[in-house]
Amino acid sequence: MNIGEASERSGLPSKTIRYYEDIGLIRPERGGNGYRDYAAADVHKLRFLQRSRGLGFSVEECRQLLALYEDKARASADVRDIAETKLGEIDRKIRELTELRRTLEHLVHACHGNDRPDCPILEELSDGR
Amino acid sequence: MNIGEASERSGLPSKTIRYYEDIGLIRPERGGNGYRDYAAADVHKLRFLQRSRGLGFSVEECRQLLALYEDKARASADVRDIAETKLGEIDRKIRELTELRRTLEHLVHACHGNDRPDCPILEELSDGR
DNA sequence: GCTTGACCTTCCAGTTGCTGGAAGGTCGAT
DNA sequence: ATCGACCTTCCAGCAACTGGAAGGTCAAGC
Repeated sequence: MNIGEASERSGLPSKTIRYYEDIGLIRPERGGNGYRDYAAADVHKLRFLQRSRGLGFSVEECRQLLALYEDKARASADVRDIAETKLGEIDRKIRELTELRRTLEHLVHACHGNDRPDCPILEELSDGR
Repeated sequence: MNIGEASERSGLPSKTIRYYEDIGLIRPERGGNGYRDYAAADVHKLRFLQRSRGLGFSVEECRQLLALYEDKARASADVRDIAETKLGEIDRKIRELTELRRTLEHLVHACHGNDRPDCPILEELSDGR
């Protein structure tokens, strides 16, 4: 199948699919006309990539996961390690964002939001606390 | 003062300070030797940038905030609008990450993590639910 | 058989916000 | 004079695409 259909079936834009080929994540066949020709297994991989990217794995992590996925002799502990590391990162990100949210909300509440020029938000950004 | 001291005082790496000049956020004087010469007001702006970037504002948003900060006739409502929009974005990001966390944790718990080849994480990534 | 339009190809450039490094100038102290 | 720490510019690269230009291909309709 052509890239357009592979795109529809995998949920990835054609541009992204070509990019994934550029960086060596997939290698579709080519037809006599030079068009890429995707097999069902390719689409499967693309969906795999689409999901794991959506779960926040980096492209390099996806490459590892894909290799493990294709390696019949792999240990499931390897996969779990990657996922657990990612989990820690996500936790950290959530903590940081929550802290950020608190600060910003405090500022928004302190700001009367009228048309006078004094503004606690700018004062805080300017002075620090 | 030279860029090194401005860097120390603002908490921004010299590279970043030069970059901010490149994109027109600050314009320090130049000494006879070609060295950048930062006034106290410049450092003040750099600290402002350091803080607002740390609060998750994009460089373009920082540019707006800086303009508002320097505009004596601005309305504090303008600033509040920017901060409130940002707050909504942060909320959305936190929700997404929390959802992601739940999914990943579920997968990690389902994975026994031994050296047998079957792995629920890869199965899920591969099949979807 | 010719045109039209949708598809496909490659390649180059841009995005965001820096960061690293090379090659070279300057400064202050010894 | 020379050393090391600073400063300068410029060029390249990171992630992970995205957009666009220029051109080839294909199937349908007239």
